[in-house]
Amino acid sequence: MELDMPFFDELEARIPKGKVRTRFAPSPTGYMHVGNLRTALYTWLIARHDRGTFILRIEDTDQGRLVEGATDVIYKTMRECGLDHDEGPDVGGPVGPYIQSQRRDLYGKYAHLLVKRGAAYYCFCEKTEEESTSFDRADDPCRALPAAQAEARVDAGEPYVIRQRIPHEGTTTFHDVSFGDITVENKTLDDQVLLKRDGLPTYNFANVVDDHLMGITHVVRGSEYLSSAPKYNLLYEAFGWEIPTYVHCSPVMRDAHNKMSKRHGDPSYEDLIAQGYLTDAVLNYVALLGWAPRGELSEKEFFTLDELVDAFDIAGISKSPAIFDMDKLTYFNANYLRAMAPEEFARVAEPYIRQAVKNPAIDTSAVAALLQARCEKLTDIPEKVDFFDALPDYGVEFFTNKKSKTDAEISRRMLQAAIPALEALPEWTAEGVHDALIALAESLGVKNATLMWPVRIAAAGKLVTPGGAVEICHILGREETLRRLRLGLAKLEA
RNA sequence: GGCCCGUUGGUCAAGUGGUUAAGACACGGCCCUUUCACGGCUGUAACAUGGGUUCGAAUCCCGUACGGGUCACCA
Repeated sequence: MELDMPFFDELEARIPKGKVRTRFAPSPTGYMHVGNLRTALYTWLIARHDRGTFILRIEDTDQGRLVEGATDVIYKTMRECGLDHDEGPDVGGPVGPYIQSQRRDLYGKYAHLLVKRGAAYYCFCEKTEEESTSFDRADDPCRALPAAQAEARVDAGEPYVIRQRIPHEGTTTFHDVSFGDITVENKTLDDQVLLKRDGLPTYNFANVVDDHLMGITHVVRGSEYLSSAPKYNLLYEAFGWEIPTYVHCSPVMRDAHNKMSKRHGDPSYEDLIAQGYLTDAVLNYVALLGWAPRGELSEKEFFTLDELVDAFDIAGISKSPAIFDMDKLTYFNANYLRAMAPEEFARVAEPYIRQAVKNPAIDTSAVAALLQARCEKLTDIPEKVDFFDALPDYGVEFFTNKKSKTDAEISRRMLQAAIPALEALPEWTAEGVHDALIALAESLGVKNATLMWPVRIAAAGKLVTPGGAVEICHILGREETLRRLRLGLAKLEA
């Protein structure tokens, strides 16, 4: 088997130098879980913070796990989140292709290069599952096979894998930005498969080759890969390549013991959006799960993406796992909702209001104005505004409220007075309703709440409503308001 | 089990040998108020543990405990 040296040289020549280059390299499973999103975010932030290049690469070397439409989920999520990539399958770039299955023969060539250099060997063993667990890798007979003999068997068409030849002696040290130097004894490392029987590379091998060939300077990945990092170093050394900066991130947990996972029913990015969360809020919260700004910014917690680009530094990444707290996400979401321009909030809230309020006479932007400070997520909306469409069947006990100093009897008097006052209003504006009721309360010699409470209860039929009596009456309109107040009065007189 | 990593309130976390050990969520109380919210104020609550090193350790070292990761021709 001859090595194609010009092939390697051409690939090497394409590698961009001198700028930070990071990559997000998901395997297309059709599901963007929160931990993945966070890794993508951090990776993107490292590149953007340094005005570097961000690359999207699809790792689909496992033929058994291909999922229809999975890459679309990735593109869509990245786009929605504003994590734009400079190079990738869809936009191309100098070191493509960016889909591993399209780089297939390249890995084989590099694996054979390693064999030639003695850092890897052909292995012809076929082991059952039980055998492979008890099999002592150090005793693999193929490891000691003379090169000529092994090559002869390969040439004869015998199936094989290529394994990394790990030294039995000595130690290997690698450096991680957040975990520091980690040293392991080589004898604890196994001769991992680099090239599978089907000719495709394993994840670990494809990663090393691609990260090098794509000029990746910072490798950001989950801490589950920490223990394979020494083997990476050995590979880089065998190739004579420069080792990138490793940034391992601890997992996002669902509780103290388990990672967030699809299997446990934990929400993906898409699920969170469907649950009424805003993309910006999710990103902001996720950024802070496992990273905190240092120094003066350490008390800041609301960040736009641009602010994150400025503030993000690798040193702030935490080593320990973080538990995903839905309550805190909800808090962030509520804040983002409140910070929106009223028109923008009205726009996003409209479909949720219309889920419950079909009556076209109801002004959804007026309803939205009441809702903006009162909902934590968009999905809270429908149940809060359903009374605008249909007056709920409520009991007279609703009219009793200690704080407002009302009971059924007082409420009856209040409604008796309020109905003619509102009937007499020349114009049905919020100000008009407000002024009339305030004036009425004063002339009756009661506190505002004593009058407002029964009006609100009669108008809405609910104890808790977004907005007060004035806003609700105004939105309902004169006719509907009076109809409801008379209905309330009738209840009290019965 | 071997190897590797981690451990500050219930949760997210600041902190890099000297602090009354920040801040946020959640929870409780108070204020505001036209219900509920929003907002403001306030309270409860933490350095896993035992040894060192040091005048002085949340911070440095060693052990222990507890958690997590990994040990695939999966990523």
